[in-house]
Amino acid sequence: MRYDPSTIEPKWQNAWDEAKAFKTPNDLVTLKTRPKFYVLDMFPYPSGAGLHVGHPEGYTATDVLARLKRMQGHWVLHPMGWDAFGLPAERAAMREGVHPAIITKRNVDNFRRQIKRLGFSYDWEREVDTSSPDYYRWTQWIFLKLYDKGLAYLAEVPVNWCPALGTVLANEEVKDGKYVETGDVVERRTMKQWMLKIPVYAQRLIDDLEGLDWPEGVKEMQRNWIGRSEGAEIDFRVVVAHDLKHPSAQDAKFRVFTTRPDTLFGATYCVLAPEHPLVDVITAPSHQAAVAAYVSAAKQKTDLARTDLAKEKTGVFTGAYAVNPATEQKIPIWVADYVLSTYGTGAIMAVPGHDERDHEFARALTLPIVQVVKPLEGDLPKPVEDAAFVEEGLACNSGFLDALTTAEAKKRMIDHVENVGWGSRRVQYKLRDWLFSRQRYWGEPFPIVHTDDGEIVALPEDQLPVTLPAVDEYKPTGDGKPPLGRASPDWGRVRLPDGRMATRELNTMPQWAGSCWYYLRYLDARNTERAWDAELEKYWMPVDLYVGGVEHAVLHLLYARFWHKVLFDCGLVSTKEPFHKLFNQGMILAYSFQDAKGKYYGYDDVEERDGKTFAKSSGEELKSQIEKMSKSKYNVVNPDDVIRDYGADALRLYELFMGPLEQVKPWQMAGVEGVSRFLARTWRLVVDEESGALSNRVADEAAAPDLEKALHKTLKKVKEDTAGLRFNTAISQMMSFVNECTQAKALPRALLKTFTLALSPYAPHLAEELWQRLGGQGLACQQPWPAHDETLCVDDTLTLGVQVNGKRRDEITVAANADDDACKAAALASATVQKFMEGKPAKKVIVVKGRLVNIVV
RNA sequence: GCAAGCGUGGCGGAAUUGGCAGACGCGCGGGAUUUAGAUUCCCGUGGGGCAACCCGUGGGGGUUCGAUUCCCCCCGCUUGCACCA
Repeated sequence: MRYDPSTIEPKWQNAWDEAKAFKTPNDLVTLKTRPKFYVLDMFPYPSGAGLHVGHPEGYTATDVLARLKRMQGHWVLHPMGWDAFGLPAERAAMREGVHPAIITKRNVDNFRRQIKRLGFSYDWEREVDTSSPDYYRWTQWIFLKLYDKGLAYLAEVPVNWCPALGTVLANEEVKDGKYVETGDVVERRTMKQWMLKIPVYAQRLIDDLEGLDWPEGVKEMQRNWIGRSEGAEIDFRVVVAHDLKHPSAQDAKFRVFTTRPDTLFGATYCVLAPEHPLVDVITAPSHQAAVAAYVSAAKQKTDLARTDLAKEKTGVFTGAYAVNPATEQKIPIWVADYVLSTYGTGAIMAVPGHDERDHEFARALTLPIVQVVKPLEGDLPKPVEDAAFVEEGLACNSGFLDALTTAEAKKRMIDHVENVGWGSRRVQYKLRDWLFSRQRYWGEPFPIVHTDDGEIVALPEDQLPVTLPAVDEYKPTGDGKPPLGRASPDWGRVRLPDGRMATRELNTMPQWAGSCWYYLRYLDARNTERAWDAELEKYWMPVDLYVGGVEHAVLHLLYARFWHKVLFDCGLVSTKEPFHKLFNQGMILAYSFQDAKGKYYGYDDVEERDGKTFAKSSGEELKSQIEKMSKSKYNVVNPDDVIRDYGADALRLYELFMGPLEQVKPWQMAGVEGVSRFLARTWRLVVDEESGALSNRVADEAAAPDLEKALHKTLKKVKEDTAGLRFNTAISQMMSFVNECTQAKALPRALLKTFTLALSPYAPHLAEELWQRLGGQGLACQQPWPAHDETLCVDDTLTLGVQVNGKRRDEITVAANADDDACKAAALASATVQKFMEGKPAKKVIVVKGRLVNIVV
């Protein structure tokens, strides 16, 4: 009877289901008897394409750890759910003429089926679906909390409008003027939209990163995104030089933000962003036409064009001047699109001597450049006319700042600015309000109505959920309202308790909303009274380990942290931060094959000979490369196929054996075969393939000392490496152990049983089967983790390398407790060593305990 | 351009308070079992050399008795950010 995962695996999956082996209790009395461990996967968006082998990488890692922790006596919270709202389902709905809920259910069913086949120990009774009214009721409830705290508001703002998607997007979703997911171009439009005041939390979002066990890179990305900078805001008075004075230009002033107030004496001109409100006001009549043309051209450019064309700096003079408060000189005011309307005050003081962008602009438009900072020592590498000196140094040509270091000068200038009333110190963040509404159907409706007399009213909690209405089409209405505008008045029109009539908000929330708090819903997923129980929250939070892709480093993780902090301020959660430890698994890539014309071939259409790949159809040799899995490249590996051919245990094992979890690595089917062989070899330790009975090598006797030691070393390494997320080395240790067993004459039953338990987090199906065949009681996954005996993990004798002048020449075997002198003597006694010493006396002998002896002659 | 990370056999990778480079797996070679193939088991497998030996962790330099590991310079790849004043 061969190892046959296709019969073993369903058998044990059913057994686990029947025993409710992974159900986590929900009553606190029981929970409080054990320590907790909350291990969370980033839940997937259930796409129509189904799972590929990249998805289960992180899921396998968390599952192995969850199973270990359970065996070590923890209550483990290990749930799975679906980030089910989103655009692809809505688009499929349009194509197929089917409701997105039906498409979503179809996809979720497929995802669940695929995930279940891997034998993960999720507590399926806690499954959540962000698109279910039972769930989004609470998403709306949290929105009301944000609204009550004044953190959500409706405003007419410039937004990122994506014509291809027919919706607006958040700043975080746009890069280089394109939607990060699809590359569709985004343009700027002014629209009335819901915004969330995430910058209110900017400082806390930076500060609280401190205590988190997250990859340093992700923390850094968040810090950069939030983008804190310290400096000052300084007012510049406008001098109107032209005759025809705009009435309000008379005493106009504008405010600039600078991080280098120490260079104020070097500000030789100012720049306003094209969108700056003062542009119209101060422009001289003679410059009106040029400025208007420039401004409208800038406004029409997409963000992409604006950043792309930024290589050549452009701008126009307004004809107006401002007074530099430090020098009291008149300096020209320009309009240029290198100044962003969305950052700071939308206006800058330009210091071309010490800022590269200003320098570039000044050179392009021949504006004066003066030096106000000099190096701490020596001369400028290049005169300021040729290159901006952006480093810190000593102030010069700067009146009362002269000879101060940059840091001192900044401080002195800010004090001065505040004392004389030019402005004030200021901390500025790049993080801007989060654009929180979308013109889509398949998302959470806002619990908001607009009364006919123009008031915005938040619905009371007892009216939740506001469910999605039926609509005839998932398209905007003829008059440009979002799809919810198609709903019948039964849904769209509401009578308020005070008798006023109101219209429902027609925007929906972005996909991020549901994922901002799903980790909290898992705590108490079936609670119909509350989003979660406060005591359960205190028990389980924070998440001990959160595993997912690095692509969420800024978006999801920043949004979720923000919501969590709001909930914390509302007294609804007990921790400042939701995710204590974060781990990013590396992407799994795959080989793809292309012919000379660039056409891709799937795995079924190629064959390998002598390490080269050929197209089956034409026999043409193909070029192979490692790429991201993608449908268009025909290199997607489907876990269903892997399970069919090798079983779920082999798939699980290979996912982790490939290499370090955090690393990007290519899928190699031959590697799956390798781990599958390991499992079959393990099977044969226990089962006689001929008869199907227990192997006759299995004996009820004590283990040979060496084998016993190997077992305990394995228990130790598997435990430590698993807890440290070094799954690949834990597996290689088990492979070595099985290899040793394969060569042993007798295999004690107790030893095999113990090993089976160590294997069970990794290959749970095979482990259950072997555990049962070896006479184990109950389920292997519910046994306590076998403790190793530390004394059996050390060897009696050690093999030391012996070096002469740092080169390895021989090895010696010494007792484990041999002292340095004994090691030295043994090394010097070696004939080979003596040969290499060439009769010279040893100048120095270095003994490294348990490692080597180095003789220097 | 700026920042971070990485670079080890034919391939995935192992080894870090500086101490035997290449664990484990794939692939490959040889042998045993088999009518044969598949499977399985055993042996070998960084490169060069008949050998003694020599060389070897992207390249160059340095510190050290000893460097894949630490320092400096360079090359290559990956990721993030990119007019944020």
